[in-house]
Amino acid sequence: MLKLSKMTDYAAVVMARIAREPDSAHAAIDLAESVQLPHPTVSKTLKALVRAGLLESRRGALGGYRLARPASQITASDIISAIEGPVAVTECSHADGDCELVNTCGVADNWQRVSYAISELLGSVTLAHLASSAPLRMPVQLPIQAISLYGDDEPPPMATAADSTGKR
Amino acid sequence: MLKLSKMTDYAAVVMARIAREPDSAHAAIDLAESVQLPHPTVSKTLKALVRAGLLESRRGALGGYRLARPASQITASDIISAIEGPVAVTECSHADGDCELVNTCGVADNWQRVSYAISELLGSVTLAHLASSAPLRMPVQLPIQAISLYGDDEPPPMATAADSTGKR
DNA sequence: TGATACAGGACTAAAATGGTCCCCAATTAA
DNA sequence: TTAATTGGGGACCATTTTAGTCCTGTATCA
Repeated sequence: MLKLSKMTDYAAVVMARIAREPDSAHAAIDLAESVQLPHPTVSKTLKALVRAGLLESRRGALGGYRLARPASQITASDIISAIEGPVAVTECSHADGDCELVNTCGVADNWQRVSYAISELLGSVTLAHLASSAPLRMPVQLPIQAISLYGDDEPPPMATAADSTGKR
Repeated sequence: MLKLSKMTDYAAVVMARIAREPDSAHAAIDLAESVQLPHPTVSKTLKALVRAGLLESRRGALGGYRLARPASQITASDIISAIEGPVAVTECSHADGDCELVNTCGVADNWQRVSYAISELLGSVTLAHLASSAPLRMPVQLPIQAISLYGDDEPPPMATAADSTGKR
């Protein structure tokens, strides 16, 4: 399924809820109410988002949560990372690859690139996009083209980006 | 993490192994040996790949597994779907969305589009790419641009020829 | 001072995952 | 025909992950 966990899903929903009313603090219980999820669960999610630096919290009466930065500067990738850790498709996709099968595996490099592409894609979707009711129309093509999946060491040949669509 | 399961990982590795020698049948036990994984586990994975139509099997002496179609016509998405079911980021990303929170959720539409974009990306990476030791150099930009995330009802402005290389 | 609201973490139940094993069916070669 | 080989289909179990609850503490404000 390549599915996000429910908690991440909740996180996105709650973040979007806050993003739609960014100027007031939102108490966990109110958020839970408005997204129709149990309070403790929402609360747990919110704490994780604070720890990740996506939300700011304030205790006490009149306290609550608000965005730590504008919704346009929070990405889907941020939200996912906050709950599930860094976006990586395979065990060896992230930095400290301690997979002892690298030699017999034979696909590690390319999976890493795919992982990177997905990560970039998710990084190009902002909370502002998610929260908006309009269909996404963001420039996803940019980061993806930018990747174009050459080795990190081997810089992309400058011409390709501009020339015709046909590529091998 | 948005991580693939280990089984999917194994599937990719084994498929790549077969793809590098597409003209002979590969017995499960030999594959297990060559990728350094336990035989029963590899075997289980292979069965799933056969069920998904990505591999063909033959029993008996001289039997084994081989690709059901050329490696260039098998995508990462195919492999993932074979093991984990359809690629979908959220519960409601796939067709029969039976999520009763759609109303309060507010992000369903856009998640679906993101999911679709990822799915297209994975669909543009073929087994031939994965198995090759060369860095990916595939035309990822095409499908992603093609998405550009308009509503499904609202057709993309121009259906670009997404078939310069083999695609299914 | 008391009510409100977040922080942190322990804890549990349920589900998914990874992995093994067994017996059966098909195919080939002797 | 028989024996050896090889996949097919499940049942099964152990472990981990996930989701969710609850409790106690601490900061803030009226």
